[in-house]
Amino acid sequence: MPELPEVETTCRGIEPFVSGKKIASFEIRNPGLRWPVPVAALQAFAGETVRKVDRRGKYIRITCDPGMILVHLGMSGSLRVLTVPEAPKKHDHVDMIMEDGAIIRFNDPRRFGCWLYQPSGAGEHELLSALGPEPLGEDFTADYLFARSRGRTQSIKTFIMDSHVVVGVGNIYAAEALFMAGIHPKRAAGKVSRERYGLLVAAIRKVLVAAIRQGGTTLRDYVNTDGKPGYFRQQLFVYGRQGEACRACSTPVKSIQLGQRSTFYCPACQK
DNA sequence: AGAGGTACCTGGCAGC
DNA sequence: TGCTGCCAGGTACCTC
Repeated sequence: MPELPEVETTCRGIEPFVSGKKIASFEIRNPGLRWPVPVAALQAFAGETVRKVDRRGKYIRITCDPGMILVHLGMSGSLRVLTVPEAPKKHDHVDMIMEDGAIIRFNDPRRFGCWLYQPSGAGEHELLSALGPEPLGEDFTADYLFARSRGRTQSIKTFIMDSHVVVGVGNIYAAEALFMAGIHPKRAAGKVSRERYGLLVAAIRKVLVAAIRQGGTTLRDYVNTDGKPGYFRQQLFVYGRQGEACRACSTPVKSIQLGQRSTFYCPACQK
């Protein structure tokens, strides 16, 4: 489900209801997420004021004085803001309840998401410290990708989806960016020229910015914090379009497996 | 070090 | 209808 645009949209959606506000309590109905939810540590945030809400890669960071709460949406997670209480539904595993009554509700059918906590002064959480640069940041450049990829035999697609190389490029937007840059997804990362990495960096930025503007891509049941879907889907060029005509040249879009993930590309436009 | 596969989990859908 | 198998937006961790 959520790729970076969805996480960014979620972050912006909860920010006004959380930032500068006090946490009242947590209601944890199912602590069995990817890692066990640290129930006691989260409950200890009761009465704390949220100083900042932002994200690093696809991890949402909720910062208070004693520490930071980290939320990952996994494949199927979402956060909704409730200003009027609502009976919890299936897979509504965690509620963060604010003192003014707003509820940040975490729903995650597949439970690949997580709620974690990192105390202040303990340094950066180890899940964050090894992450690559932000794709929309100034460290993400053609020179960086070119240098980082030399000698690498893995496909360019799995390379750009590796969060240690660059964060936030998931399966949908990897396919779209490679199409936009005209690069075949199976091409070895170490054999892509500096010039083509320039095209790829621009394409990744462009597709992510456009998707953020549209509120993300909804394939099945993804909803933003207001419960509405994202609208980027109409603009996909290759993802999920196998057999359909390429929007640029009408050649049928192909689908292959790469690193256990479906990949879509135009055999004419991408070399 | 790098590459590839495995694991976590539920739900939706196609095919029978 | 109901069963079975396959697929799904992520990523840490394991082995080779």
